[in-house]
Amino acid sequence: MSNLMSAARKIPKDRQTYPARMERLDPDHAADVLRGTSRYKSADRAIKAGCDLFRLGERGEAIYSLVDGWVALYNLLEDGRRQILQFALPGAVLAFVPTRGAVMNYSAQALTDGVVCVLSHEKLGCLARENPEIGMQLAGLIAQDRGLAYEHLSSIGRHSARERVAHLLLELFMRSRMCWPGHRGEEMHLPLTQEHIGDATGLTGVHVNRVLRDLRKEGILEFHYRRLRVLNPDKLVDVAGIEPHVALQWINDDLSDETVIDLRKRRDVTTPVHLDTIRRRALHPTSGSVPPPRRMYS
Amino acid sequence: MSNLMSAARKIPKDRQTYPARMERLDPDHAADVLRGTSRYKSADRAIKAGCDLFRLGERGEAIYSLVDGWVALYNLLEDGRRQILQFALPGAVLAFVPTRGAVMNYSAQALTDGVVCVLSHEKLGCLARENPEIGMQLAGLIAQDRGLAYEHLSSIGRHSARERVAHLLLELFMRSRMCWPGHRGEEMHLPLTQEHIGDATGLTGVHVNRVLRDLRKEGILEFHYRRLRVLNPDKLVDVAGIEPHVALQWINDDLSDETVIDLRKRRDVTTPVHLDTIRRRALHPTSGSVPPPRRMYS
DNA sequence: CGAATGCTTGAGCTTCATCAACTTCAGTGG
DNA sequence: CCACTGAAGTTGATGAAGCTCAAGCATTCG
Repeated sequence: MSNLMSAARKIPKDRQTYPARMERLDPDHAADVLRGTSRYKSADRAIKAGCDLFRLGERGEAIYSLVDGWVALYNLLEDGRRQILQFALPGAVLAFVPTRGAVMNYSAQALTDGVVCVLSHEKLGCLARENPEIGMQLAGLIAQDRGLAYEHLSSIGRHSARERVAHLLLELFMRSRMCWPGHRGEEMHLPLTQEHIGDATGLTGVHVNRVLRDLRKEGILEFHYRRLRVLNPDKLVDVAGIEPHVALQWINDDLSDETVIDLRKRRDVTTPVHLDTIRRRALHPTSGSVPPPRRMYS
Repeated sequence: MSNLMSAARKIPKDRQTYPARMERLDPDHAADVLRGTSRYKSADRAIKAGCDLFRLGERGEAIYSLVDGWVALYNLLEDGRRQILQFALPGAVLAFVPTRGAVMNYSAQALTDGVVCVLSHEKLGCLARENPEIGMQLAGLIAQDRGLAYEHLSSIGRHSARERVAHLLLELFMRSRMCWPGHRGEEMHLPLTQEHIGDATGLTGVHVNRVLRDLRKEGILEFHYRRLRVLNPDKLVDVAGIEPHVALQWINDDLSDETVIDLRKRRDVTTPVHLDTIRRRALHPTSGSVPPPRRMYS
């Protein structure tokens, strides 16, 4: 797999074809710099599944670069209800606060065992002085988070339970594939309970269960005890009601790793899940006809 | 009013008491730098109510610093439904994309006439080279947006219609007061329709209307044709089910303008809306007893 | 193997959406 | 100043989507 990757990275023509590609790597590069630099300046810290990495109300004294594992950012209400705000995958930067000394306004819990590397604000300051572009790259990373949050807002605010669950699972499937390019099967490990899915989509675990039953009966996917199998990705895209721009975003992300090679030249080998549906729709949205908006905006 | 402000700014003791205060100004400072610098490098651009500032799918070639007016960031679904992601007030930075050349994945519409100043990516690059700290400050601004988005996620995902509407109106009330410190009455201009409120809270305009009727009947607030009157802020805080940390965030924001003086020394004069309820609860949360969480987190 | 956690299903109920008719308000031009 | 017009607000009736409670089953892990 790694020879494929390096092969892809050696071809400058691809970078010409997809100009966003090099630049897209900037935020990742930022994560690399944070990780790499702190690797000899700070200690990596192992985290155990179920433990809180930090909690709402604590002062943000350091940022964490997630090296390995899944982490959920969440918010607990007084009555015990929970809203999951984001699932963080390796490469994510956690616990960045808008201003030094501000308190965190959400908590973070490890869903699996994992590793973070810790970078205190002092060291972050030094690092930023040494290579000044890191501030802007960090801004890019956070803007990505904001984009995901906006996407989830649209999902929770304006979609049915069916669409929300399909959307979330598709998103996690795609993001995890980007994160671990080695895993290309229809099946993946998704370290969530149905309750997690409910807390992320604004539903109850019970209702998530019913939605999943329906999706299973229709042969679209199976989710059972932390294993997700996507049986019919095209149909899943349909059900999720993916917006063209969201798809485009995912595809661009996808184009910037070796998948572009994988799909073009070796489509037959290890890619049972075709991205073609998403790609086609994103580039030729809605088969040509755009329905008129519901309202006139004065 | 401005003499009050400068009086507040001259007292170093206050800065000792609230250490977050100076630092909190950093993001605002960033906005000032963007605005000030571009004021002589780029032209300010007037925007008219109802016009789109930019649309989903366009390439983000420049960022905008909102100088005056209200702007709504929103997302339109294929079937015409709309989700409002954020209400932007003066000082906000709009259209920042994670990577150069990326497309916007939401749209922005002016709710009132206003002014933005435009800063192309090239000029942003120059500016960032001249004063490197601006990248980190921009990151802070965007992290604030992300925080608001997370708050809205919790609201839409886990609160009743009543709570959502109360929460949104309270948030807008507080933010607009921070933005225009001169306005201290119970009444304010809120350039929204009930449909806007619905689109921001994931409800229908019709249902928002019913919620507003109830709140009016209970003497909590009135919202009618773009005028909001908060009659009973304490009760509104109750209904909104504000989390202590959210309140704390708002208070800290509030402490960094002259309100701290206003409330401490001149409580009786021009402050019909008391922040005491919020402050008390934030500092002594839930009268001392924290209800146990619903679940054990394995 | 047993306990704990997570999943599954049903019945009844609440909240909010939908549809439709009607009223109020703000801005426009006579 | 008034009448007109279109946008926004108001209200009722009806139904569907999703929640709650409750009981039982499956899976994992120690």
